[in-house]
Amino acid sequence: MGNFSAVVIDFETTGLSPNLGDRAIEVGAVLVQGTQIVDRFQSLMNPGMKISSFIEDYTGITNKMLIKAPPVKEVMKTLVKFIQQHHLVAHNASFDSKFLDAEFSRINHVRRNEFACSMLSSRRIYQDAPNHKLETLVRYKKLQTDGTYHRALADAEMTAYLWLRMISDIKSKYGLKQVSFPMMQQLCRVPKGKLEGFMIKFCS
DNA sequence: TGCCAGGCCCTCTTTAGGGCCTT
Repeated sequence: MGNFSAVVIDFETTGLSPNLGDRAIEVGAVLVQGTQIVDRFQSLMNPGMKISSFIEDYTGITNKMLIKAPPVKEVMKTLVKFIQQHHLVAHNASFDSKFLDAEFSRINHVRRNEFACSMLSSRRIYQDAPNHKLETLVRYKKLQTDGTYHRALADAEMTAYLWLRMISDIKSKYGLKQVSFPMMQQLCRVPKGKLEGFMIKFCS
């Protein structure tokens, strides 16, 4: 009751910067409704270039796997249909949003969906965590995981469970009946020292 | 030409520097 839907998304890529020619090689996305994951999408993508041994080691995705994968553009067309008009969530959203926008621009699609960032939210909600890497937060909050990291669908699922846990923790800590997407989005920008005041504004 | 990520956020700050996060 009072829960919004959102698509939680994660990319594996050839590197850190689409501006320097990096491309997406895998996308994972899950649709969250209420307190559950209700749909999933995952695909490898052939970026038309070789990936480095660093990326092969980091992700477990190999050049051999990508040769057989559909081209990025083809997968992006399917992704557009999956995310529809839903709000978007990612862990360090500035990273995933820039790759999403770069790959969408190659199919002449403009994203209108708003993003929220689970990393920025977690820095405010879980100030006592050892750090705010996804892997650390999954252990810190004992979230559901099969132990796979740095693969798109696994990371998207863990980010979704983190997202749902943050909403649940905010509700119980501040006595809120519901938490909206705009509130979570604004939370990403609240100075840490002003968190209490921000929450009080949303009470009752 | 030759460089090469970039936004957030803290602090020994704002005429800046550096760690955190993502691959």
